[in-house]
Amino acid sequence: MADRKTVRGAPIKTPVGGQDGIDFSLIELFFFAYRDFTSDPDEILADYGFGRAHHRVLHFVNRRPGLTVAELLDVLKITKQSLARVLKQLIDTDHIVQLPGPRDRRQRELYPTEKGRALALALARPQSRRIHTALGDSGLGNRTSIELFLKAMVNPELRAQIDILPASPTQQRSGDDDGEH
Amino acid sequence: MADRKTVRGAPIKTPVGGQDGIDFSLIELFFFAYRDFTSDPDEILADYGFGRAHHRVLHFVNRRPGLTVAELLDVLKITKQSLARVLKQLIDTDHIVQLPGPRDRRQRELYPTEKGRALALALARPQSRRIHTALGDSGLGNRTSIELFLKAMVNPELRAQIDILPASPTQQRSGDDDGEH
DNA sequence: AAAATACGTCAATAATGCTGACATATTTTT
DNA sequence: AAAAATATGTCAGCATTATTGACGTATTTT
Repeated sequence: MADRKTVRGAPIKTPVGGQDGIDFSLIELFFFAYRDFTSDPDEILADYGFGRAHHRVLHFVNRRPGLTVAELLDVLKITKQSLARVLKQLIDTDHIVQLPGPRDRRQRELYPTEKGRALALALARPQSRRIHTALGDSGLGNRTSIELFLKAMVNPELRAQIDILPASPTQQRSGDDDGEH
Repeated sequence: MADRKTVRGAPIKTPVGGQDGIDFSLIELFFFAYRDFTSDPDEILADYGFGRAHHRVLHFVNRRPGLTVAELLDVLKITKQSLARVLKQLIDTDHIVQLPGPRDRRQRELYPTEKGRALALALARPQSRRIHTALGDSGLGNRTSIELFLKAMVNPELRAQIDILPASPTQQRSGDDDGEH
């Protein structure tokens, strides 16, 4: 027997780096960045007894008022049972209202209330600030490059869906007017 | 009556955009990008009966072989109870081994095995490819801008932690001896 | 010897996802 | 008009990943 159990358990002591042509550095930066990116709204949501799932629903209902349940499921890529709980809570707490579809009355069009709009804005504010501060700090300046990059990160099939969404605040800010830095 | 219940449930039909100075577009692009970014390894992990939590542990153990349980908890920002299960599975399946700390024998230094190293590389490969394809497609070219941006997205307190990690693939670092030997 | 530390583990709970099954209202097809 | 398909809601059960609290054990520090 050259080996009993194929050299079971031999510890490797060298760190992985770029030797293998794999960019571990950016991979983990993306992980850290996303984690902190979501931490701001998470804190606010906790005050309402809501979670990240509520945020996503609230976000897309505010982005595309009047979307149907089926459309929302398609965007979020979750099942209707998963959506049911969070949507019900958002409706019960008067953040979202349902209206029967005008053409097809089986459908439920989802709209934010003023309360829902306000919460969506409150949740998005720190995220937007974080992004734009990071753009400034990193010297990327305007949002164009990042928009292209992030869009390129998305699976091609999904990009169409994204393009449906309302226009970007393209460059209504030339010099980052929120004077945060 | 000006309002019975503060205009309860009045549906808002206008989409949120940049009017409020908030960049909803980039916020949701970040969401979509991260979702697809994690979907590649998720598929591979499913074959092993593993989840995203296993991936993260495997990643950091490969990045910093010999880190202790406490250090891993600190990086991941989870509790030891959360870690326990996934770590146990990774050890039982011979992806990770534990060695008693040389100075302090209470500590467990975590190392990847060859198997664990191979899996970490397999998981990272599609992610690295996605990132670099996106960099090319978006015209950002080299990874420098994105690295700066993502690092700027991370909470300042955490950036120190990140800098400990091994070098990036493009330029091997000059100084920064991995003095741990 | 006592206290603190590093780690493991048991138990209970929560948030978010899943599948399957079935009900109800409405629209489309036959 | 009857049957089939569709959009949604809901019940029931389950998995994963996280949480907190409590306790045990080995080891180091005081």
